[in-house]
Amino acid sequence: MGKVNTSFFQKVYEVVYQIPFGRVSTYGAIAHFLGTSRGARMVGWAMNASHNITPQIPAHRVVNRVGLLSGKAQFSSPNLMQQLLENEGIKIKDDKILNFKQVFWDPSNELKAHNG
DNA sequence: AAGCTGACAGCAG
DNA sequence: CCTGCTGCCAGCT
Repeated sequence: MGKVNTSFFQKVYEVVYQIPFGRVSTYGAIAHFLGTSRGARMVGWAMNASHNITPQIPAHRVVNRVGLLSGKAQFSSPNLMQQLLENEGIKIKDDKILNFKQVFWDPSNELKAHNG
């Protein structure tokens, strides 16, 4: 209970919310975009608390640097994350995105001086 | 107040 | 290529 969204958390949610359909980003890429290159863990921590904020953000579009669905266990169902991603045309094998380089969406490259 | 935890990432061996 | 250690910062106990 209490404060569920800090300035940093809100920043993370803003970026994650901008991830387009059929694309994914990484904790490190988001952290780097926010200016905290080593704050990847904080992005993951923000994701952990994302279920407390509205509107619900596409947390399933955030994976680790190798395209592994490291946060799948935190979803309502252990296969929900993969299900959502596959529903967006993303191919997954053994909890890892196959066409990761193709669907990777880097906020530092897409939102550079173009954030509303 | 002090220590532990965590949906990560980079470097060394 | 894989395994292990370290850094990072906010939240929780």
